[in-house]
Amino acid sequence: MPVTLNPAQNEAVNHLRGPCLVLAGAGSGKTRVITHKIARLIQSGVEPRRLAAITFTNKAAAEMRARARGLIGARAADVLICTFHALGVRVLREDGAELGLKPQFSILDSDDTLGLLKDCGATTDNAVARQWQWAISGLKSAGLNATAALARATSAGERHVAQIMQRYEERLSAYQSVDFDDLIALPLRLLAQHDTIARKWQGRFAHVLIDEYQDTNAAQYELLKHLVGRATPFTAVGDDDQSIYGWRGATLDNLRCLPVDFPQLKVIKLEQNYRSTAAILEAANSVIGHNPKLFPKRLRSELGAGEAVRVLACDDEQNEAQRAVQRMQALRQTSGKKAWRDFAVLYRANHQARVFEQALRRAQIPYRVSGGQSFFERAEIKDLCAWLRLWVNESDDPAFLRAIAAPKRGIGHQTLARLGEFAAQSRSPLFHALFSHSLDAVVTRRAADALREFGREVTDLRQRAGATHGVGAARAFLAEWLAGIGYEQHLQGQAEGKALAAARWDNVGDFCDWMAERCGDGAGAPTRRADQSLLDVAQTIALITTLKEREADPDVVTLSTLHAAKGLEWPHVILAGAVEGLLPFVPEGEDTSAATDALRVEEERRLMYVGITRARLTLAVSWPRQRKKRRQIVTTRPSRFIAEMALDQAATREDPRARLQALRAEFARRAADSEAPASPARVVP
DNA sequence: AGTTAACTCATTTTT
DNA sequence: TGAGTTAACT
Repeated sequence: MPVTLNPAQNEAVNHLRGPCLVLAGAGSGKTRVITHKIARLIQSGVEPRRLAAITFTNKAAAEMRARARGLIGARAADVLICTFHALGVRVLREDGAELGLKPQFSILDSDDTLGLLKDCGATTDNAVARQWQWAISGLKSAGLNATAALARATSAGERHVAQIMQRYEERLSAYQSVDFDDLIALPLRLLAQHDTIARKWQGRFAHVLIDEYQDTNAAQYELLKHLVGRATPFTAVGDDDQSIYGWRGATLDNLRCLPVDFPQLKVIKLEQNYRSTAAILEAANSVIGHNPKLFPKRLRSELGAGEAVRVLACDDEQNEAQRAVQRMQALRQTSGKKAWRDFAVLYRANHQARVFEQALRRAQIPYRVSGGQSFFERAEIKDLCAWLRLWVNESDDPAFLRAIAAPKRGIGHQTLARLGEFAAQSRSPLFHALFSHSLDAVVTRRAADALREFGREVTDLRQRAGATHGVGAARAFLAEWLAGIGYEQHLQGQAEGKALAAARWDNVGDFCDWMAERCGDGAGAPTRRADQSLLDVAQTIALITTLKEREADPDVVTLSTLHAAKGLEWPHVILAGAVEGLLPFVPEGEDTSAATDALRVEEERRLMYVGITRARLTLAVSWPRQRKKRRQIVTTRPSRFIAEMALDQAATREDPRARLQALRAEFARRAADSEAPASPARVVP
């Protein structure tokens, strides 16, 4: 990337006054434009605290913050750089009272809400509850609440979902809790219905920047519009060709609407790519050229032609993995550099990773599979979070139920069911019901004592947590708490094996360290976190998904889904499993109307485009001639996207050179295996 | 209450 | 193929 901005980037950075849409092709330096624009705005006299940069993920926000700091130093700390949802939390903490929401409301994650939905719909079936969850999330992201959904329902099924949604909303509000979608939907309602609040927020920001604009859903767009009002200039940065989240509500309509809703909109295209060779961009351009164009773009390279894109036709999935391994080994030999982190294997669906994992393990190549369970989704961490949530918010019944069972304290389902009934009758939270004198009438003496004991414990801990400041004190407090409730013994008693219990306990340790650090040093250092109490920290945990990387990225091959690969890049990419049915993906139960089908394929094509544009120097697209589907082996057809790459015929045909290369690689590998320092197996064509 | 045995069913995932 | 969950035991 050059030191100076190119003309298009410059134009985007310097368009300060009005609404601006930056169509940033893959690898065209979009984060650079956003950070430079922040710097430019500050230079032009805007106070840092009056700038907001909104992203979709914590990771993107963290990267943006780091880059901004690199550019403008300490002033970056005053710029609001956060996710859409974190912004929603701010709005609700400040103005949620208007909706009956106390500032200490809880944020429920999808596990919690799934349980809640099972309650509301009286089912134990996960799949059914998940469908409701999906449907309700869709309604909320479209900007509808239960009442609106009910009014709009046209079938019995839709009415049913709307009714469950109604109950669900009532429960959430009784718990003083919100779900993730509420973090958009409720602020939107606030700004849309309360003029004074809307004006307050509109006055707060002098410029709003939005990253990955193509990923916004209807509710987010509405929220954005209310946030900027008529006067606040904004910069939306995105790429219609990289819109791959339609299935979770993102809509390109938001891009189509923008020039209509904001007639003075300045549209700037970034087409200069700084990442990939011309050969790779050629393939990318030709694939995406098969989609109808919203804003036509054509990426240009400045890195020279580069190696031709390879197509590997493989016997089956095992062979595909094997050849991927051989290719990586061969490339590593010839490139002279010895970094496994230069390689990525990308695929459509998670389960495809397995074959590659096996092959890599056999070849003793280190790898990492992207995704998987995040730290904060682990049972032990969620247990502890439940306690924290309960300290913050007494009305949080889901947290109450989880905390009271972690560890187990001889309170069974019976007791909890009775307590629940009792609480429901008096319309009070479980935690309050605990202290009622009439409790003894509904549960046994023993149970009542155990419940009250739990209540005392929580009350006591909450008070002490609120008074705990500083890293050292927080750490000591957390350790004492865990010892007090006997959490380590609880883990060991779970009969999952000693090693697992130890691993879980390690996680608990990490979690405590992390919490303690966030409490600041208590010495009044001028960092933002210095004056947070443990309870302050506890409130936002649900939004945090990743712990700071423990070790700086180790030297490993990446296995990743195409979705998870967005925004990343590698020198060498292998795009695997390019067969019809998988990429483009065709779901099993085929209720295929031609129209939705076409839209689906367009999104799959964008996914292919995202995959291709992750590669910097070399790209191979592989496909197995047969694959296992369900239990039988089926012959496949190569993905239509392979033909659409419009490669040189030589690359597409089963190419003797490819075979030869595989043989050479195999030879090189064996040589490397057998003798340690054997002459550095140079492979010459 | 806790553990095993059978059974089902398979995109993509962030907050 | 395997994971994850339910149902039926002990």
